[in-house]
Formats: sequence, C-alpha cells, structure tokens
Amino acid sequence: MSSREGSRNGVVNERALYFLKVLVERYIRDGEPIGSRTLAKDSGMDLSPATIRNVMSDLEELGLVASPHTSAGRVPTSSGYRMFIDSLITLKPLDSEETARLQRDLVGETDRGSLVQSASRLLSGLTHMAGVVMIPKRDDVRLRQIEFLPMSGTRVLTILVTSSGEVHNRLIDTQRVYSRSELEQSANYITRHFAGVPLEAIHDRLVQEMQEARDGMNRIMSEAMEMADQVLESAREAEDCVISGQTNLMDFDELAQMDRLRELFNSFTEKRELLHLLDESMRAQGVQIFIGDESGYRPLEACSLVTAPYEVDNRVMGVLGVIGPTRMAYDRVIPIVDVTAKLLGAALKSR
Amino acid sequence: MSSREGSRNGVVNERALYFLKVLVERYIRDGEPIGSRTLAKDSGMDLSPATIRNVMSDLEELGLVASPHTSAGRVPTSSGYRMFIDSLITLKPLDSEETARLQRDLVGETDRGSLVQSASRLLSGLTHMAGVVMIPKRDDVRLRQIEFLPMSGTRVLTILVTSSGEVHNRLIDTQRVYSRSELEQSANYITRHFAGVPLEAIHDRLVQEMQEARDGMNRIMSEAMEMADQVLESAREAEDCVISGQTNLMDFDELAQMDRLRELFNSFTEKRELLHLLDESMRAQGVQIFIGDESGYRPLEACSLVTAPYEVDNRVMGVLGVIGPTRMAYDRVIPIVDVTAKLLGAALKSR
DNA sequence: GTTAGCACTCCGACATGGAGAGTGCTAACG
DNA sequence: CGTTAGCACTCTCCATGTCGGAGTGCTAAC
Repeated sequence: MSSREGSRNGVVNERALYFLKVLVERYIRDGEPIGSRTLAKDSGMDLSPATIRNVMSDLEELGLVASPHTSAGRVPTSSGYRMFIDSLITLKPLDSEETARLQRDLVGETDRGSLVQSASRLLSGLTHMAGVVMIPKRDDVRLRQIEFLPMSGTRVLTILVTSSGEVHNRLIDTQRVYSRSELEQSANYITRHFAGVPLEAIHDRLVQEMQEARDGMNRIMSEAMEMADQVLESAREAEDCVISGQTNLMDFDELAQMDRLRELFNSFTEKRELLHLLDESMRAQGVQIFIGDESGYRPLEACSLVTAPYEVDNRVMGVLGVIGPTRMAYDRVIPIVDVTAKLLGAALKSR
Repeated sequence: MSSREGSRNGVVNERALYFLKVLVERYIRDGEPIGSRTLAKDSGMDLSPATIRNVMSDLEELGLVASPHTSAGRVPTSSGYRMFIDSLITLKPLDSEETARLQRDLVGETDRGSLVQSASRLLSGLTHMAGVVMIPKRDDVRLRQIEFLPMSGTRVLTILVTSSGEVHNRLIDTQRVYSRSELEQSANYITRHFAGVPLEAIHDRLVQEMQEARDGMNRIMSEAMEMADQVLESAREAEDCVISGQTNLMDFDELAQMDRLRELFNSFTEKRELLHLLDESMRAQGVQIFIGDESGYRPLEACSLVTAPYEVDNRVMGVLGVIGPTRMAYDRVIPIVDVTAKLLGAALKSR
C-alpha cells in the first residue's frame, strides 16, 4: 500500500483533484489518453512529469482514472467523471445571445406538440448529440368532453378531449349496434357527469357508479361507461417522448461499434426503458446526470444522459435532456439542458 | 471489339445469362466475388474455368458484372441484378404454413393503425431488413363530423372525424372569444352541410360558399368556415408511413459505413423523399423493385427497395415494402412482400 | 468453340523493426 | 518529506517487406 497522502485511507488531496480536473477537461477536448508530460504542462503548476506520475498513481488507486494499456496515458473512469461533475467542473453558461435565440425559437412555436418537438431539435442541434423531451401524463388533466360516434357494424369511435386540449380516440367493438342518438345521449350523460374531473379519478368513479346502480342501470348506460373507461385508459397512458438527432451519435467513435449502436437505436424505438429513466429524474430537481452504467440500462452504458425537469408555475411538467457519449462537454451541455428546461417551461406557460 | 457471340451487337446469349444467374445467386448467398473456378463447379455445366472466363469477359463488357480489382472474382452490377430479377430469377414462394402464420398475425390486430404497424413489423421480421408500410391519403374519405371546442382565451380546438374513423385535431387561434354554444352551432351547421362530402371537395365548396355569401354571412359563420378549412388541411396531408426494423440494416457490412448509415437513418426520420418514392410505386401494379441508385435517391444508393401496393376491393389503398442491401435474397423477399401486401389488403377489408 | 498453360496482378496475412509515448521504479536532491 | 532525474521496460502504431492464394487475360493448341 502506498504511504503517500493522496491515497491514505481514501482521502483525496486538493492537488490531486485539481489534476483530475485538468485531466478530464483535456480528455473531453481531445479524446486521447493524457500522459504525465502533457498534464504537467497543461496544469500550469510547475511540476515535473515524474511527480504527476505519482499523483496519477494515487488517482488510479482511487478508481478515478485508468489507463487503457501499459503505456498509454490516463483516462477518466465513471467515478472520475462523477467526481469531476459533482465538485470540480467549471460551467460555461450560455451567453445572452444564445439564450435569446433559444427563446425566440421556442416562443415561435404554435401548439404544445411542436413546442416539444422544437425543444428536442434545439437540444440536439446545440449539442450535436441526441435530444429528448418527455411529455408526461399530468395528474391535473381533467375531462372536458367525451363523444361516441357510430362506425360500421358494432364499432364505435370514442373520442376524449382533455382540459389541456389533447384529443384521444379509440375504436371499440360493442356488443350490439347502437343508433347515433343513443350514443349521443350516453356521451352527453358522461360528459355532464364527469366534465372537470381529473382523468385519474374518473376510472374509480365509473367503477363505483356501475356497481351501485348494478341492475338498475340499463344496458346501454353500462356499456357506455365501459367504453368511456377504455378511451380513458389510452389517454392516461399517453406518456411519450420525442427524440431527435439520434444520427448525431453515429459520429462519435466511442459509439461506432455496430452492436452498441444497434442496441442504442433499438432503445430509441422501444422507448419504454428510457421513459422509465426519465420518469425517475422527474422527481429530482435541477440538472441530473447519469454517467455510463450509472443509469443501470445496458444500451446506455457507453453514454451519458443529462436531464432536467421543466416546470410551469412551480409544477413539474416533464423532463428533457440530452444523450451523448460519456466523453461529452459537460460544461456546455449542462447549461444548455438547464436553460432549455427553463425556457420550455416559460414557453408552455404562455399558452 | 470481341467477336464472340456473347457480346456481338449487345445480344446476350442464353448460356451467358445462365451463368449470370448462377453468379448472382451465389453472390447473394456468400457476398464474395465469384471466380471462374467456383462458377465452373457451381454451374453444373461441364466447362473449364477458362471458358467461364471468356463468358465473364462478355458479361463484363455488357455491364452486367464487374470485378472489384484485377484479381478478384466478379460481382453483379445494378444492371446485373436488374437482368437477374427481370428474367432469370426463380422465386421461392412462401410455404402454406408461413402464409398461414402471417395471416393469423395480421387478422389478430384490432384497429387499422396497429394492423399497419404489425404488417411493417412482420416484413422486417421475416426478411431481417427494414419494413415499411405507407398509409396514403385516400381520395374517397368523407367528412363525418366536425367539432369546435373553446379552449383558454381565443383558442379553439377543432376536431374532424372522417368516414374511415380517423380523428384529426388542430388548435386554432381565433379573432375573438366565442361561447361554447356559438361554436356548437357553427360546428353543427358545417357538419350538416358537409357530412358525406369527400375531404378533397370540401375546401372548394367552402371557398365558394364564402364568396357567394360574402357580406350576407355573419362573422362567426365565416370564421367557422376558416377554422374548418384549417383542420381539413391537416387531415388531408396526413400521409404517413411506418418503418420498423431499421436497426436490422446495421448488420449488413455493405451498409456498415457510418456516413452511409447516417444518411440512411436520417432519411427514415425525414420520410419525405421516401414517401415520394413509395407514392410512385403505388401506381405500378404488383411487386416493384428499385435497385441501388435506380431510386434516384442518394441515401438508398447502396440499398434496394422492394415494394408492392396493397388493395381492397380492387382499389389501391397504399404501398408496403422492404428496404435492404442491394445484395438481398430477392427470391425470398419478393414473395414475402407480395403475399404480405395481399394479406394486408384482405385484413383491411374485413373491418 | 473450348481448353491448358502461363505470366501477371492484386489482396490479405504475417512477420519485422524502429519510433514515440508513457509508465513504474529507484536513487538522489533540497 | 515531497520532488525530481534517470533508466529500463512496455505497448502501440506505422511503415516495410515477404509470401501464398486466388483469379485474371492472353496465347496457342486441340
């Protein structure tokens, strides 16, 4: 065991951390392992490469850096990046012009959908990586109106409009043929009874009402309620996310192995796991970062995910973020994600 | 100029074409340039490699094969593939079991959307390439119902339901605030007047009516018509396609160059050009094939596209197909695309 | 028309060797 | 004690050279 201060019982000394910082910055810039000689020059501290080597040895023992092979320089490990981000990084905030342009681009969008899309595009454009914006199910969304339309045969088209202006629809096969007016009546009934009620709550109340009325209720009403329940379901699970700039990731040689890339792209079409991850970081406040395997999600193991929740009136509405190689310019990306989240929140408020 | 029969004034002789067939089949199987020795054995005709070499020389002169370098075997060119597909290929039809399973999988789907999605997945699954199904704008779609709902401020949510059960909606900013009943009335008016009219025709009639009535019409009615026109527009342009199995393409080393792949994947998210191509092949009947640059579309230059229109009651509804490397097993893929198109048509009919 | 023979070309695999970069260790320095 | 110079060592990278295999085109003979 070494007896130098740096590695004694895991306490890291100041200077070593400074070198770690310089190393990570340089590595992010160049993508090549950093040797002691380079680091000695870069650090600005008048020390010889030999000294640096000792320090590096300590950092390696702590698991903050590693060397790809005997005689390459050092590369940050996941923990190294973690340490860098948590306590060493110097952020490079966006200048006012960039912020202004970002804002302009977002405010220019008309509806909520294209706003989200635009945010995703901007993220990927600014970072040259993949941008992702999640549109979460909101628990304060209420029913505005429900509509049943007869289609061919026993099919009925159910349409549900929420207070936020989203429209969901679903084609349902019913047990018998209903007339237009029958359907209209029952839709009106449900709209009258449940308009303004949060979507979450409607399901329970529907079930409850159906049980109470039991046999007293005529068949058409009970089936209407079942139909309403079905379209409700599809409205509730309408949690989704928009990803853009995926192909940007093909330019990073860290990700240039087909099997990796394939897994990654599959996860973009699958989305499920990704949504789960985003969901998690919705609870956190401010920018959150998953480095490499920290996400616990295989396809992202060579990537980092930088996220930030966006909010309107202090209520978290969703999450957005950026996916890129572990070796990314965190000092730029973090402010970009941060600011975009704030601007998206603001843009959403004004509509 | 050679004086052998093979290349005399461009007329290709029987035997040469037979060798071309064997060569293409073998190349598709192995992916390696075929030499004269191999071909001599493979062809089953008791000829020496030297003879084959003469034949190959003819085929090369005709532009049907090429050799990557001096001393590699021969590889089919685009024209070689073309010739192969047009007049040499022996198709391998699906056996009844495969067809049955395909049918079962398709009929199992509930609504039109998941049917199309399923078809796309099946195509990519069966071929290990990318599947694509296009949902075209249909010219016989009629208006069923229109609905205006007041949102916050001057915003109005317009909903349009078509005879085929699709729902389109759009958020529109109006010039003043309208009450719920005002909006209801005007929506009812428009529904009454235009229900059953093809979407294509409504626009013209709206414009016409607005001009005729001119000043006689109250302001609310004229704005209602404008709103209707807007949601109509978004309904008409709802031509789209579903692509799946994109990542399958990453496994082909012909496409394994990042720049190619990137272009290809970008074209999948862009879709525009691709839709254009599909649109073209909607007019053709039966399976159609674009080999390499025949599509005239850069990103597909290393790919082939095999398409077939699918129809219901002899009316073409859309196109589906498969995208893969030029070197693909056409003898399997063509029947797969063909049968899937027919089955999708049938499955659509039954709903 | 078909074939054998032959010289030629090109690719790919493999070994070789030196330059460059960086390390770890040791011993000396202030 | 931390810091440093020196040194042997290791590993990668690249250029170079060599060799066998595969396949061609041409020519002359069958």
